[in-house]
Amino acid sequence: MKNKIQELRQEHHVTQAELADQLQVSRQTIISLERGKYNASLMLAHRLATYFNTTIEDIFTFEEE
Amino acid sequence: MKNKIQELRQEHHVTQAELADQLQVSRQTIISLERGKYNASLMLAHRLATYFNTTIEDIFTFEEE
DNA sequence: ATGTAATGTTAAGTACCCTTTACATCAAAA
DNA sequence: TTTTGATGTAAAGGGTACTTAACATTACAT
Repeated sequence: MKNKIQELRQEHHVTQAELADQLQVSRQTIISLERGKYNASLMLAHRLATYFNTTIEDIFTFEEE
Repeated sequence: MKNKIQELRQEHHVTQAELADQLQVSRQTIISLERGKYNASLMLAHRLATYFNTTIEDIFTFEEE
């Protein structure tokens, strides 16, 4: 599973720390998601979609395992 | 977080065991999701959406904590 | 050259997703 | 009444999402 978090974050001109604050998660969580260390929970995926004003399906691509 | 899994499953006329097989999870997982014991992972949410031919946002409602 | 902001790594701990196994309940069919 | 299918509960274990903390790297400003 891949995601566009870094891309979307940079388009929105926010730092990892700012995004983490907005989503109420740790900065480490944002780093790990952007670097593909693990997948977001459904709840966090939803908060990301809301923050970036898009859909979960747009942020995440589920193709490969 | 709520979900429409049971509702969608019944509309599709499949048992919990059949749905579990189709999604490659245990029957226990389907039961727990339907009964609200915990939330699906993002990957499972995606498989559910694909199976029911809809979107993650349609199956899950994120309103309340 | 030094300081600062942004990003990154590693590690240890907690909570939750999902599994397997075993058993209980209920309705409908035999 | 007994059997069967569908649904449910409980518990123990593995893997993963997320946390906090401490420290490293890079780039840019002073």
